[in-house]
Amino acid sequence: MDMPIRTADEVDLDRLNSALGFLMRLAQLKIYERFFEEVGEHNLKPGEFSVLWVILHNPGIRQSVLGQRLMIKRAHMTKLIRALEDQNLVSRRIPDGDRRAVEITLTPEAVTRVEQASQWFFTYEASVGANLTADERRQLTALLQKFVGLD
Amino acid sequence: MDMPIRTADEVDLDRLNSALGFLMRLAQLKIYERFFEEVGEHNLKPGEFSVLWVILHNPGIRQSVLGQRLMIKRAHMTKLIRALEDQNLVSRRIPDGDRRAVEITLTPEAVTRVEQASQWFFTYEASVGANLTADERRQLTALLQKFVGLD
DNA sequence: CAAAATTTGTTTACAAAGAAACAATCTCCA
DNA sequence: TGGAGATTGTTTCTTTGTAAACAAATTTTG
Repeated sequence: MDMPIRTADEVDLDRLNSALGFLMRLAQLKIYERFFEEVGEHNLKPGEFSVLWVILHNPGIRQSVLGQRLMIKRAHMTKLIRALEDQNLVSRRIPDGDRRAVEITLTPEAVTRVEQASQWFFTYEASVGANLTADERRQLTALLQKFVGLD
Repeated sequence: MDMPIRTADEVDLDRLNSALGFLMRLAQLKIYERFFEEVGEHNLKPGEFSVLWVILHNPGIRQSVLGQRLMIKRAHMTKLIRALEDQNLVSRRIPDGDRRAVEITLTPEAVTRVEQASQWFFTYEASVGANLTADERRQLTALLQKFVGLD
């Protein structure tokens, strides 16, 4: 007597299917996966893009603040910024007021790159909730904003 | 003339603050972070728990199907399962029908562990949307389920 | 049926991200 | 003032996850 589960949608998740952490992880992976199918290797990865985007809109932002806002740990931020510096996309400046800190700015080159990239980034973003109605999408966005405290 | 951004909530995210991928990432990190504050090092990590939970409810499930459902890549799944096997939590069986496949079952020991762990896991899960109203929480759950195709 | 293509899992090499320890600087207050 | 404690960033080590090449078994198809 053998009746094995053959496909993913036959799997019984029991209560797990309403666990927010679980759903959120699936949702994020799904977005990320589709991103590479659709956008491909479009030179800027989503993570890099958002870092550069935030620097563009907050020139001279400090590494620590950037990390807090994007929830990137300091150790990791150091590496990201160095990688961007190596590609000549950002420049670092030690402010006079506080010589521990580092203020980040985009190079002119990066400004162009980010502005271009923002076109396909937000185009993709707009397509993300395609299996939801426009209204559901708005609701979801609003709820997530409240959830993470961005409202 | 210097007016630097000092705190994370002064940061201008522009359109990024309604990008679903971005919000989803923040949300997931926030959940994960709080998880370790509240639950601490409660021997089973969220990832391990969900794998074991799904095996509990689908005994003899195949590695590939498990991976598809939890969106874990095959290469990674191999390592996870081996780690669980080393802890004597799961056993692997090659079915007669298809000798490429591996069917996974919990050891009796693991059944107890998972049932215990499920108590604190779902207790924590229930506390996750605490800054939302009960109704908002329900909506969010439903929208996410639809989003990931679990409805 | 036999060769080609696909599926399943493993291995190896690598990338992304976090933890802990550290150094430099700054803040606060006794 | 000056020393204790906090902040900021870096380094090193480890964990977590992915990518690509592979082997074995199965399915497809000519």
